[in-house]
Amino acid sequence: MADTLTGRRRSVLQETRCQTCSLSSLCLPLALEVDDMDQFDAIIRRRAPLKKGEALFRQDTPFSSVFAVRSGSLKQVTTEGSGEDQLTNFYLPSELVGLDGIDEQRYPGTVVALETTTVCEIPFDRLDHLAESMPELRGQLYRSMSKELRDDRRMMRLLSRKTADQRLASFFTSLSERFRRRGYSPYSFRLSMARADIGNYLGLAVETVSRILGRFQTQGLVAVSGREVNILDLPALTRLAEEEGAH
Amino acid sequence: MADTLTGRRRSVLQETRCQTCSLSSLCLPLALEVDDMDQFDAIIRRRAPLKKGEALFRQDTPFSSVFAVRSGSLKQVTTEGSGEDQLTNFYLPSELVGLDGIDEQRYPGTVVALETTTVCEIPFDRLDHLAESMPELRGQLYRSMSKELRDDRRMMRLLSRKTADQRLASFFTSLSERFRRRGYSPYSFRLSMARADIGNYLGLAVETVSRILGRFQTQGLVAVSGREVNILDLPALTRLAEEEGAH
DNA sequence: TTTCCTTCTTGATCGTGGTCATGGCCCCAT
DNA sequence: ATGGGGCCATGACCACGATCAAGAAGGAAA
Repeated sequence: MADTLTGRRRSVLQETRCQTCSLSSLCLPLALEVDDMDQFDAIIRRRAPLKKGEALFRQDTPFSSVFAVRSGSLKQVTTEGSGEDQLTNFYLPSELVGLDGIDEQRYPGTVVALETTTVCEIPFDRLDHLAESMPELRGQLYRSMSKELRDDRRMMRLLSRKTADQRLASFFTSLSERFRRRGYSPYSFRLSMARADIGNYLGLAVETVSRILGRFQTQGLVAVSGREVNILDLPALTRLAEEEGAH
Repeated sequence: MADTLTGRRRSVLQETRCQTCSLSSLCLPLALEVDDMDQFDAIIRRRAPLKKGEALFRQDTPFSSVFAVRSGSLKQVTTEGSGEDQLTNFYLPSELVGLDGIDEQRYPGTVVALETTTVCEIPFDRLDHLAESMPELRGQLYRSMSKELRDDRRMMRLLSRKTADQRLASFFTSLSERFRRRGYSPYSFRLSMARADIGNYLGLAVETVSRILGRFQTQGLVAVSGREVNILDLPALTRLAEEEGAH
């Protein structure tokens, strides 16, 4: 009894329930009724915040859970054979991490916090069990995976058809849009990742990222100071990002 | 009654039941018991074969079904804004087409047959309904999507880190492996796609594809004649495909 | 503070692969 | 058989972005 009370008090203090979470309109349980959300809530495991640089999980370790980002941000990095790392994704609050591990029951990449980050752990077998009786949850799970597929295709287009300038422009407009949807300013934000991460993600050398950032600055598209970004001309940036091909 | 008989006779003649399908060990219902497979079978819609160049569905049309390839092959092409097309995938028998349309309820690309091709249409709402009571089917659906996510990540790595030679080598080894899994020769096969398709898919100009194919030939890695391919040194090709970076 | 190390910027040079241009080939229709 | 058109191969040239190199700025710990 004492335990239960302590448990409840702690969870309220940490605002760890889905119903009070500010991300609930974007996150997995978005379509659930109150009762269902309570059930969903009950399978979530809270975790101590990850410090910058800490790994949420490592490549090739057994898959057991997916994770919803609650605050902070992460990057997913895959190492293959003798080759160097490939950064395949950045994750922001409300996004689901680990879905690509279901198939082989191992995580295909290491996921690392870019800053202090908290996540909700969702054991996959229990999630699937709930999904059996909650069509809305099932639908939301399909949609999350489907959306990630679409985003991947967009990334392939970027990598195979866009110039370096267009890649950077796409990167900024995409980030801007993601911040907007989460209620933050779409014009002013702080990058949690290093230039090297951006380059790796976009298929560019760090030097190229630096150079183009400089050029964007002189063109009055953005104002960058370290990791602080101000988008000055979003329409122009969007145009640049969307016009494809070499010229 | 007459209708039922006719229906049953037709389906037997066309070998259109999952239980008699040679792909059943690779396809969606792979984990199902006999009874479940019959239920699954009942929601499948058979389709007249697509002729070369015909579209299975077009970009931005409403999503309603996913499709399992029964024979032949297809390509998925996305057109965006003013830009040119981007070929995002080739589909071979047993593979599932259309999963990236769930999220927005519209197909994000046009899918076109590369040769005479037959598919099984699986209405998604009925599939989901079945999945509710068949955990194995649900699992297989997750796995299909998860696998596609992993393949996409591999493609991103190819596009952002590999040289033209390594891309072509990867393309051949991947095709070879896919044929092998389907019971065909991994060494000798016919490409159903044009050079231009390969180039578009791999992020290379057609001319580059031609040139490198020529080089592979003189290096004794493959023998290519038109669309007929003979892989002569698979180990070397695999090594080339896997060693990443510029050198 | 000072130090040390990581991160970022800027410059110079070079190479891969894109672009443009031409010609051959294969397949199909008439 | 004879064009015609898509598909493919090869050559010449050039540009984008990688690589190499050096130095400046930022940030954490003593």
